[in-house]
Amino acid sequence: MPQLSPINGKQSIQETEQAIEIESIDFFVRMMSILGMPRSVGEIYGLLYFSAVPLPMDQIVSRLGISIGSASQGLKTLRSLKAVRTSYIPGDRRDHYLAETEFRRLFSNFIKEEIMPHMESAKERIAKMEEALPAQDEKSAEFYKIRIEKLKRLTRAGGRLLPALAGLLKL
Amino acid sequence: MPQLSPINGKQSIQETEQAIEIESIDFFVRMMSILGMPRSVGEIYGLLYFSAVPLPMDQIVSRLGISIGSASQGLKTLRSLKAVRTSYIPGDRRDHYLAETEFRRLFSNFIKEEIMPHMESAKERIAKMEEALPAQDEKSAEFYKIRIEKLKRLTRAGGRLLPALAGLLKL
DNA sequence: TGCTAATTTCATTTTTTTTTGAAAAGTTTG
DNA sequence: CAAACTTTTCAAAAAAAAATGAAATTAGCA
Repeated sequence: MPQLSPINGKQSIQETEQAIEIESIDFFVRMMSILGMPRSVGEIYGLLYFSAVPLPMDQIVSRLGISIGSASQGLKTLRSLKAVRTSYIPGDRRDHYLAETEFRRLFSNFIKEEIMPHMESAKERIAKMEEALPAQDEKSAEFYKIRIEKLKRLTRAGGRLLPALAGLLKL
Repeated sequence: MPQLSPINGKQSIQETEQAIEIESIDFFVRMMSILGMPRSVGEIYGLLYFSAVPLPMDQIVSRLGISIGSASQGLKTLRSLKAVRTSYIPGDRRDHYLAETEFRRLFSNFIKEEIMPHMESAKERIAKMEEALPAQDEKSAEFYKIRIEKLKRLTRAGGRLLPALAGLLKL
């Protein structure tokens, strides 16, 4: 029977690292999935978050057991959110990846990149609703006007609150 | 050639209603999808949002061209978020649905029902990370401690900010 | 209570999203 | 500049999510 841990009951450093890594991946997979990101993106970030050294893509692939394609695409997504950055390791031609751990900045990037564009197109859609309203005030249009006004207030408020949100995150 | 609109160029009320309805459905389908809700949920809410009268499920089904099952499930979701409520119409045994249009309350419900439970399980996962740390402070664990502390601050801040968020929405 | 309409449930099908794997493209270095 | 290595791209496969439709359940009415 193989001796899996030291006899004194203490866990080895490797066991500690592995346990934390598993929890970290789990943690970020779930967090990212709330934000609509695919599993692989959460896995990669979760791995890098607790890595003391920058990891090259092939390490990410082998440690997570995901495909090269997934890793490449996941890293592309994370780069675009500035959730990871590359660090140059002399004498190694591979890119090495490092997790950006300032959550306030990450969150701010996410809102700017992923949410705000939707707000813009929402405004366009509301404009179309207004175009559809009859030019002269007919009393039957009153109900529609009120509801449209509500939507305008919502998008206006959202457009102001969302970009300010990260700043409210007191870490 | 059929006369589709009055000769004076004005659109009929029906045309106005239809145009707004289409935009509304489009609007809410996209909004809901940001929040991770299925298409049908957005469609139903978008239809009800601009309906002056409460609609029974079979009207929702026929107007949206979705299945009875989808409508039932979508309404269940919307009910659980308190995004719709039923209104009693005398002499009609069907439930009639009405959109809740107070976005601040809707948003607050969404955060409480859909987001906060994840925050709870996130905290549990962080606790597991701490358990995995060696009991005595080994210097190699310092890095892990710092990262775990960051996660704790994140979830703590999120747990406070998220429930307060709806209140910050100045409509 | 029994009949009928309304709604829910859920196994199956369809659609959408994500992952894979292999070929193509791009890079570095000897 | 060519060989080896690294990364990206993308068509196809796999997985996940959502919609369907029909049976089961529930509820209202006579």
